[in-house]
Amino acid sequence: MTFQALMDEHGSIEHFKKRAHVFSQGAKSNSIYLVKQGALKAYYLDLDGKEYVKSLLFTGNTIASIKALQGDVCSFSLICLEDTSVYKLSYDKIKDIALSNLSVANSVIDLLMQFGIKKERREFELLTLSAEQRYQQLLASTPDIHQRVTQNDMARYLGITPVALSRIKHKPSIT
Amino acid sequence: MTFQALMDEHGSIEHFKKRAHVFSQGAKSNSIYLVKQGALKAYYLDLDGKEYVKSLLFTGNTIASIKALQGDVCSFSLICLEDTSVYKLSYDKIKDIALSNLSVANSVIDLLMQFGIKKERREFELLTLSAEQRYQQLLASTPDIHQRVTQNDMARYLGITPVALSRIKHKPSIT
DNA sequence: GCATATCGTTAACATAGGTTAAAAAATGAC
DNA sequence: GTCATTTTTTAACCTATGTTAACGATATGC
Repeated sequence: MTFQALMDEHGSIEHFKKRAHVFSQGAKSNSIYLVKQGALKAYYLDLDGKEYVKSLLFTGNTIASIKALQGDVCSFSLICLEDTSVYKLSYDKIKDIALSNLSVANSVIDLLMQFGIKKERREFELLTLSAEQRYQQLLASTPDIHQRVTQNDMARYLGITPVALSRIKHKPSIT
Repeated sequence: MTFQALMDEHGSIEHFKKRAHVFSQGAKSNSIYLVKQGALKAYYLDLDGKEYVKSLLFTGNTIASIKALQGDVCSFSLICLEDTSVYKLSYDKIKDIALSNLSVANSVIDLLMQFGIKKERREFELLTLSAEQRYQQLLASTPDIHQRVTQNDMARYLGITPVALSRIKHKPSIT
């Protein structure tokens, strides 16, 4: 069973307007979300109010605060960059179903593996690539990114300031 | 069932000398390892031969190349920094057991959640903290790190050069 | 449609970290 | 213990990115 099928069968659908929060840093939220349509930004705010973009999410992407799934509070906030629809399913319910349904249990394991691969790629990029290389990767993986995400959010996703991203974009290329 | 219990019951134990590789980037390896005793370094080599340290591992830590578990080749190498003993268990075997044993299936899910939390912390640190802050965090989380890992390896784990780490260490503090 | 806030660009300057190289210190092999 | 190797430190210089600020271009709210 795919995660999409699991959502179709057991999840609910929620609609959010642009700029609406799906959940907020510091709050509880034990659901897993699958983006049906739209764009979202997962971000941290530090003590000084500085923002860091953890992920940018589009149709088909899955997200949850893994710490919140385990009873802690969300370590980040999730906000819509466009009018957005998501499938929502509580982790408790998934575990319930998994207890009696091997196919669902395997789909949870599969989902977690996919999550792990994604995190590992992000870790790899942050550890080994320059900001410019990360920008190229982002463009390659999401060609319409400029149409959907502001440069501010893109820069904070790349781990640099908007000013630095503007410089990289306009850098005279030696190609 | 804890992962440790799973290893005790179904895993094997392997011993490695300091500097021995447990597995190598580009090779196949579909096992999960739990460190019984010792210290290891997981690292990437890029095309220029430059090294990046993905993780430093000690007693009780778990590691596998998640991509290799799914049939791909290892995206990194694992080498011993001390004489080391590990528990080893193939992911295929774990899945087999999980099929008929709910408790094991849940322990796999638990393990993957722990893995996710760890990756999320690392991502957070790389995205939001300065090299100096990451060094402080590392010292706090592993106080005996200097006794067990060279500054070279520590620096490459932090995402900076050994020269930069030496500077940070000896920086006149304004405390 | 106007007023306002946000966004992207540019410039000047500050700082963290990279690079290279050389010497000092520590470690390991015999 | 001595010699060779590896690790750490230090210095000089370079580059990428941060910071602040100003300005024009867009987008948004009313």
